[in-house]
Amino acid sequence: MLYLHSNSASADTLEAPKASSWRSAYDTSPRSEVDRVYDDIFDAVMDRRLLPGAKLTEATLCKIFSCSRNIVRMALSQLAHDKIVVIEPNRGAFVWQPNAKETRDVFEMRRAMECMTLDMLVALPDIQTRLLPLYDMVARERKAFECGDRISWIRLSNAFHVELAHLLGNDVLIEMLHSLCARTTLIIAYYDTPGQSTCSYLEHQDILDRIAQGDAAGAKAAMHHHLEDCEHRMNDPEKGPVDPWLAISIKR
Amino acid sequence: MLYLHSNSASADTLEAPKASSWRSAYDTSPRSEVDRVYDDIFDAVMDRRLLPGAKLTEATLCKIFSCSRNIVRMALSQLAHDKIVVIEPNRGAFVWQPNAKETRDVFEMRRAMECMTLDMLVALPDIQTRLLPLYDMVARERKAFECGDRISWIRLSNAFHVELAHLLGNDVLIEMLHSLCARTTLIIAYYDTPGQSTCSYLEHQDILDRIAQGDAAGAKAAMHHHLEDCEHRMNDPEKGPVDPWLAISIKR
DNA sequence: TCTCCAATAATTGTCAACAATTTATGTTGA
DNA sequence: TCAACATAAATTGTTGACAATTATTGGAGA
Repeated sequence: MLYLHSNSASADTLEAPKASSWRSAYDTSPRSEVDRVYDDIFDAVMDRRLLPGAKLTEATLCKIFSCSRNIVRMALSQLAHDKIVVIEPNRGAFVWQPNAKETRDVFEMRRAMECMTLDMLVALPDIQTRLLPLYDMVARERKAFECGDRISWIRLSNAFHVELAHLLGNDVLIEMLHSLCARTTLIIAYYDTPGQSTCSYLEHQDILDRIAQGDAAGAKAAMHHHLEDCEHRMNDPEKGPVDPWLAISIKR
Repeated sequence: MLYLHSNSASADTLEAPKASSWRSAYDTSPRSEVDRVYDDIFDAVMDRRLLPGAKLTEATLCKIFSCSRNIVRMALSQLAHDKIVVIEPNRGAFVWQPNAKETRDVFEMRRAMECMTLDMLVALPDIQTRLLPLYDMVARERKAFECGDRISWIRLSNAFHVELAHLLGNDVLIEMLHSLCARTTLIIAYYDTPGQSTCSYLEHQDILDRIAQGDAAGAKAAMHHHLEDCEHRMNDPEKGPVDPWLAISIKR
């Protein structure tokens, strides 16, 4: 039985934001049943409770969420639109298994867009003040890493990048980076060698420092390196996932 | 009665690509019923047969597409995910009415991302050759404009920007620009003064020339100006749509 | 022992019906 | 004449059932 519900997880002790809770705090629109299912599956994928290639059988999800198949199908089709799952007609929904090309494209866009973001950030007048919450976030990220709280660490690590976009206040950019970070998490879950996690909070801190100093070029170089490092840590996506079980057993 | 089906329109004489037909030609995945409804509504919005604020009643769409409400709801929820329509709980789906903030955000991102694209384009080795289809596209755009074929003109005008991204071969970028262009079309439909259409194909041609010459700065300046011009042509989004009927009668 | 094929089981695609909510209409009273 | 309220109509949210497709199982024949 899949363990999907995340409310009871001990991962929230550090108050790491869920991956799905990135929307504006002012968004007062009521969350529908579909949104609930969408968010829970999304979080499960981000937290790696659901791994790439996993089959998402509608009937199973109905039981988990105590709802009808229609709700599940709606949520799945939206997840497919966001490239979190892939729907194969008449075969069902599977957690996205990024291939080499997709991996390259996502990382290339992350580098391009995040460097672009940095350029816009250093141009802000009161950037130093606005950076303070980010420093706090990095501190929590470090704490999560040291505690071995992997789920909180992943969440905070992603949130860092989205939060940088938040400082610019452009909702379109925020959404784009959110989507890119989510897909990156999936890529890492599929390709990265487990255990070999570098402590990215140091690099995050470095990037913040350079922004605060108004050093656009330095910040961009650091970000570029940070992301390139992450991409290269993938074990040659051409050869498929590291963990052979991912390729064999999950997708039935 | 809404006139939605676009197959019979005379707009296709110039072979302008439909707004929804931007996907890779290699995408062989079978289009489902939901995709058909999604694409047709999408095209109707892009062609301005459906204007911002229009109520999309599920039962009406069922009759138009001869399908069940389930299909329609699925398509609408995906259109909502792409910010083409807005779903108000228990009230229904409406074609998106962009506000001033959203308009600003979309244009800001278009400027940033398209300039970024140009930077990457001039770095390509064989850019001159690859630009040829684009020149052809601009020629057709000019023809459509001179014929007064507004629908083809809008389609080709958008396709130009997406096609530039296509040259880079990054599917993530392509999708982002497609989404941004679609939203821009909606913004223009809502705010722009009709009749006051500048002949953008000249500016498109100019941008191509500068890329071909390897003049990144010049191309970016032209693109920046092109988009800023377009944004400023909006009649002060703070004051709502130009055509008062849009604000009053459509949204019931 | 292996491949091919048929029968069965499981899963997805589609639809129509019912419940909940919102919108429109008509009436009353000041 | 207008606002407030009650009633009726229209629309959306949700569910379960049936048809179509795919996956699995088991057995026959080489």
